Amino acid sequence: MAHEGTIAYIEDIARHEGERVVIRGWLHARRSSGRIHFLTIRDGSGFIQAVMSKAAVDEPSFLRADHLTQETALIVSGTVRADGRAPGGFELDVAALEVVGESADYPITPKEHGVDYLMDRRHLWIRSERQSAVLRVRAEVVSAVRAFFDDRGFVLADAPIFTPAACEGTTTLFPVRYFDDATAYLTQSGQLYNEANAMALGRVYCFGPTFRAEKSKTRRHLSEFWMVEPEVAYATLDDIVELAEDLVVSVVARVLERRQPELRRLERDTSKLELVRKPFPRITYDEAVAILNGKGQRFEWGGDFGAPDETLLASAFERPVAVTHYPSAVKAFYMEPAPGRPEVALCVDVLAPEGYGEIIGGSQRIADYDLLVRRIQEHGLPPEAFQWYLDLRRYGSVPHGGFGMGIERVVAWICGLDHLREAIPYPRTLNRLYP
RNA sequence: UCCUCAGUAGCUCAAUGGCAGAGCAUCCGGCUGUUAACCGGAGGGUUGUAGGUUCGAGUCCUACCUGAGGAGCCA
Repeated sequence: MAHEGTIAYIEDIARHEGERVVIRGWLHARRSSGRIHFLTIRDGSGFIQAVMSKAAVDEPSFLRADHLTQETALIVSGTVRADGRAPGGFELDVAALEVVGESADYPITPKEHGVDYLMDRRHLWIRSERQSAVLRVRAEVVSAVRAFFDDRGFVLADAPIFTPAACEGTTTLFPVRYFDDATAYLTQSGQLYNEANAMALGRVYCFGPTFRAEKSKTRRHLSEFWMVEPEVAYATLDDIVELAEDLVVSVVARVLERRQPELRRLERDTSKLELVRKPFPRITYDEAVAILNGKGQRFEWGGDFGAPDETLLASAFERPVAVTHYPSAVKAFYMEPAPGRPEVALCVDVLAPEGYGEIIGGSQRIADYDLLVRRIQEHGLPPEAFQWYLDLRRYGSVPHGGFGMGIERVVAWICGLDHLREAIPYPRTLNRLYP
């Protein structure tokens, strides 16, 4: 049974209406009705229903199709036909079918499965309609982030993964043996190196995996996650907030423009995403505390917001909200104090709507040498580890700032996921290191 | 680290302390438009582990193991 036609991908199928095409993929699902088989084929770019009627193919092919199992690799060829009954608008009338690879007892059936079961089979789960849609959105988010910075004159200057000590000192680090008798730590942020890079290159960003050994067990945490971190020389807090705003708007717009089929498959209410435009509401920490207390959430000035506080705060707005000027005491050691009000920092958190919480955290950095030394001491950090960082304040120090945006949180928000583990191909969590 | 919940067929789940069950998946048969198709039939069990209470434990008690959600911390 020879194949005729041009090799096509399902996402481009509309361009081939009426033509004879060859699709190379896998069997996603099969339904049968005596003299007609319905085969849902996936090829990585999309899903399409292939219709095989008994009259159109030879007898052995028809019988064979009735016994194809889920995820059998196959090549089908036939004619593309527009059909209002098909979810994608098109179907394929099969003329020839060839099995490339068998698949016996595929473990993920079209019925329900538990989280642990699916996570143990993550390498197969990503073949599903929903998971593959999320990963395609993720790729678009990453692409949009890179395009945003590249188009604005930012230089990609990556930070190391192996680091000699804590960047912020507070969170737990993953130690790894570094050659014979040294200990390195997996990075939890590229920021300090980013600051050095900004002094060299002006506007920079780094983008890579970061690691946190926090024993968090929630839907908002991973022990390995991807973060993009811009850093800008001569930037003030206002510049940083505006940059964060522009980035989020740009990423959401790009996904809306290019990933509608995926968002539909995820049943995402895109009207909420359409609202993500400039300007975002900006409030100070003081105002945020007042909002919380006004909503009946008793919150005392001075603490950091918990997840329920963030959700309640964000629910007061339909766009992402930028919260600035947190108490210095709950923030990192390198944040610049506000002029005339040193108990608060020139920092910003951007909270996503719909309960997704903090997606961005950033600040203006301390430019003054003496103040930075004092802060390092106050936080009990080892001064010798920060000598290179202090050099940045010894040699031509300038005001500067930046932020970090967690990619998985952004993907989870845009896709409407209820857990970060679906926003990355192979999530690493407290209890998950396989596959 | 703490709090709460859950482990029964390949999967998702039932089962007043009293015969171990259903749906799906698999296999066989039927059906010309199915969308988690449908209809009929068959096979499929060391109830997470170790003890204990009881005439009798999937069910009650103790310890442990595994997982989930949340807190703290963070993106």
